[in-house]
Amino acid sequence: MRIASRFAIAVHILSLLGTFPEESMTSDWIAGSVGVNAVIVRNIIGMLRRAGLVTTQKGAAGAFLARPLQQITVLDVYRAIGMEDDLFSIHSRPNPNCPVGRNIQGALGTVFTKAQQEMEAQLAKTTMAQIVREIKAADKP
Amino acid sequence: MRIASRFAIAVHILSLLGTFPEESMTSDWIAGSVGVNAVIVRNIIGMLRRAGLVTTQKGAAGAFLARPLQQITVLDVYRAIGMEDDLFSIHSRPNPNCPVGRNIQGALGTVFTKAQQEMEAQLAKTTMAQIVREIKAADKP
DNA sequence: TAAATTTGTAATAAATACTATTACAGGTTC
DNA sequence: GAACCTGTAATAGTATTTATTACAAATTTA
Repeated sequence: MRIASRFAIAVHILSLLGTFPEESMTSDWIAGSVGVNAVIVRNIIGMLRRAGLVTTQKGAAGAFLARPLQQITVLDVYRAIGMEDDLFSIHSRPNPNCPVGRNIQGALGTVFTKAQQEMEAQLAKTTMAQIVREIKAADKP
Repeated sequence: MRIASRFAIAVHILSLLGTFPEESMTSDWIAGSVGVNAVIVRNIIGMLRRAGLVTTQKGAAGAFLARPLQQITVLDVYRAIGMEDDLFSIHSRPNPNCPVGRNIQGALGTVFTKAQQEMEAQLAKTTMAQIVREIKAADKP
């Protein structure tokens, strides 16, 4: 999918849950803030739930943080959303009769894996609490 | 675009140029090895040319490395292909009436920028020569 | 307890983005 | 000058995303 979209929506949702902890927001309400369809919000909340980041109850309004935002890193979100594979996945089917064609995927995989590890290590350094802090700071002036 | 596709094709093309330096390959020939349309090959070669990685001459067959593969990093390719913006670009238009909605893009940008810098630093450590070496090694057994 | 809400999914439709193809001008080679 | 090639634009065909509709199952509320 448009790579950052699911991810951004997920961060947005978690930020809302952290910013208004006592409110019980419906997926409709959240959808209004995020600017997407409520079903998409429910789908993404489902991913966050399966990753153990939020809890919900079928039929009961609202989603709730499973643990405080200080204990949720951006990497946790990234993984919850299942973005990992997508980033550098190669979809072309090179010609197997060409020595370059039949081996290039493996060679690229080596570099990409390392690059991705570096990136993820960086994402692990930021918590959702910091994101929310930055959002609030940006909204002051 | 399917994120890795352009990138993979570009690496593939450069690998071919490095592997068969004396041959003058037409875009048709390259297209055969890569498994995509010749026009796409020409387009990507155009990007590599504008980035100063290869040289071509209109009407004359073949593309040639502007400098040896040891002096071309994977990051050079990544940038030539103009992938930088795409990776984490946010396309949604969050609700500006919500404090989270109107500030989230900036906050995400901060994290993403750092993550991307780490990733790019890693990509800069690998040269195209190493890629080709790995391709050849993989083809031996 | 019946009506109104809400979540969780699936299925379908609409919108976008990607890749391939066609076409052709301008240049080269033989 | 005939055949071939690059560089680009325009168009068409696919595939992928996003939105919408629909509805069962659970919960709340009146």
